[in-house]
Amino acid sequence: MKGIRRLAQHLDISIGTVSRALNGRPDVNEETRKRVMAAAQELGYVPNQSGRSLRQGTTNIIGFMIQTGTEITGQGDTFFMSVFDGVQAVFARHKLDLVALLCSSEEDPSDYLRRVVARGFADGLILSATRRHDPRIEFLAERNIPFVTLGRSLTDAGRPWLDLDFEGMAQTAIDRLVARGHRRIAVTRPHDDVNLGYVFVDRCREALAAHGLTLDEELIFRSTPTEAGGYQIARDLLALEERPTAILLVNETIAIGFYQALSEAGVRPGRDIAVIGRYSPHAHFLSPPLTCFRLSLRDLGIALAETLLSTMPAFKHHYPQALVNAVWPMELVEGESDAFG
Amino acid sequence: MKGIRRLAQHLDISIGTVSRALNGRPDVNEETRKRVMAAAQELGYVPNQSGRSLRQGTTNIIGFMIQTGTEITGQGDTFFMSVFDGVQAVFARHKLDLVALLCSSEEDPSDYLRRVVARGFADGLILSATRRHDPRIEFLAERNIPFVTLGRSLTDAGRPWLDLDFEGMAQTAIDRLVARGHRRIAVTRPHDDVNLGYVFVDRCREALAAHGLTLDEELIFRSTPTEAGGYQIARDLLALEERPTAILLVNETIAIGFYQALSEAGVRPGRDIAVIGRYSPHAHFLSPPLTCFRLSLRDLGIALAETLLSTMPAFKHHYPQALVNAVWPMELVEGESDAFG
DNA sequence: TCGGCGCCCGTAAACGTTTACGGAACTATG
DNA sequence: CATAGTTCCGTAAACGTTTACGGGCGCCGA
Repeated sequence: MKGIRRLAQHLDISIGTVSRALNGRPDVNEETRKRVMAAAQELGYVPNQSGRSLRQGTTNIIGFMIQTGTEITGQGDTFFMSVFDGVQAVFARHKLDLVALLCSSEEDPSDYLRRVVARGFADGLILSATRRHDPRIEFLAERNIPFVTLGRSLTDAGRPWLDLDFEGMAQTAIDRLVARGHRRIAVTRPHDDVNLGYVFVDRCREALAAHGLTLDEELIFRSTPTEAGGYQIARDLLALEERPTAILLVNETIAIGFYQALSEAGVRPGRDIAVIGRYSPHAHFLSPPLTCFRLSLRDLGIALAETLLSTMPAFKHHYPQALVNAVWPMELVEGESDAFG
Repeated sequence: MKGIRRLAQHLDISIGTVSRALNGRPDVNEETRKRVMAAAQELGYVPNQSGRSLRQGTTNIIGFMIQTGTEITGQGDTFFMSVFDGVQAVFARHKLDLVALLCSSEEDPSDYLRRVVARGFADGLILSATRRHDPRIEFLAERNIPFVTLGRSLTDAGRPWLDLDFEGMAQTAIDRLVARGHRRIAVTRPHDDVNLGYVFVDRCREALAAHGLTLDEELIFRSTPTEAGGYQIARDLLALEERPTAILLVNETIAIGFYQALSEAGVRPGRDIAVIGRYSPHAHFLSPPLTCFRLSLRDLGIALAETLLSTMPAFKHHYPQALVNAVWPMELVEGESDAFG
């Protein structure tokens, strides 16, 4: 005898009552509920997930899908850990569990979703590493599986998404650099599969145009979002006939490699070239400290969770005011890498 | 009509046959199997996870438990991503799915396990951030849930575990430094909750003793495994009356902060002090490049997966020779940070 | 006394699978 | 032709829950 039946037998009451007691139903005597709770504790009873979700059609599990192995987003080393923490802070209030769904680099993300989600694994999804054309969105939408994406795509019209405010970053950074006299400004852009690239570069162009400046095509640097990529960017930049006087690094991870290549060439950020990047835990520990855009990843996680729940009927009423399509602001942290002259 | 029943109705055969066909049972006509497969594909049928695992008592899911928010091990996103990739490479062959079980920093890890695992969520577990005294081990052992831990603890006697070869690292590094003339060598150690700290420092002490040297207590530095922690270590080190001529950094993340504090004081690794650390993607991009111990995280993941499967009856015969208690070797990557004089 | 009502509880169906069992149709063997 | 064996398929039970339904019991007011 196992499970709830064992508990019922032990208490000499019916399994129905046990279930009701455990689930906080009103139609059970307060006295019996106490006894049931105590016995459950004593026997270490935990309801079987499969049985419960088979009956209820719900799992109380939310999946955060991330892709292992690949390097396309260029998020720093603590990025996901921090976001997870924020998401969980919200989910804990609703007895929801967060698990990370790990899609192998060897498997197509859409196939993965089909396998693992269509079989009723999670009640809702958070998608990261959103691609410019992302078939996962359509897949989930037509199946009515609640989801929210971290990152914009071209196919997310009407779907809930959150993203970092890369336009704000572009605008602020460009304005700041131009105000300090820079006229020739370089930018980096991530992989073409990521919509962010277009959004960011376009906004940089606009911001420059507002000052009567143009974005030289040779000043748009692509690379893998890794330390080595940053190194390569600096090498390419230094090799230019006409060097820029400033650069905007859109990824977190590339700053170290970028700094190193400059250092080898005797070029110093903040003196010979202005550098603005993205915050990461080591941004302050570079020489000179990196001027960068920072955001609270935990708060971003909280917002993601609330956005997701606001699309789920069972939780909707708790989050009527949640953001559905929004960019998450970043603040500028002053370092010394963009001092100049 | 939903699920397998719908498929059966559509094909006008019984659900039993459909199930057998999909699961590759021998007692089904090859012709019918083709039809079933085709129809499943066409209708986008995917077996319901709950129904299947309720019946089978197995989920085909392996959980990799990690703790979010907290900073105790100093392992970041890229560490786990790489390990995951290796684990998945093995699991893919057995139609097992890997998910990361995210334990919030606000919840006790043991409580978390009780909640999420005792309810039959996963067939097996990989535990990370193993503590010196880790009640999770006993919990899983007495429930006969297959598991393997990444990291040793005091309570894992007879349990399967894998760990990095910190003894080998200590031995190699100490021997190397002593051979180069160092007599006063500092080491770092992680949080006391992590067994690694004892293992590593003890071995350092032994290795030094073999050369007739002792490990001065004031040369054992503790800190959080973060950039800021590394910074603090360097400050403390520099403030000593009698500075060491070499230091061994046992965590990955602290090197940057350590370098920065040295730099601010005009002390250069490889010239004024020898530094040996752990590999991370930015180790080569420090100035000077860090001499460090590296390992293949993907291979470590593969070994973890094989070790776990070798303890699971259903897969045991595939991995008769798997490591059960083993340390994973690290290789020394020559940088310039331990050149001296 | 009797009907109605509220409180609490037991019964049993249902969720979507897998699989043991049995049987029908066919083949091979003597 | 009888029998045994093989191949394939349908039936139904079982996995562990939740929950709709109905009923027993005590209480209250008429």
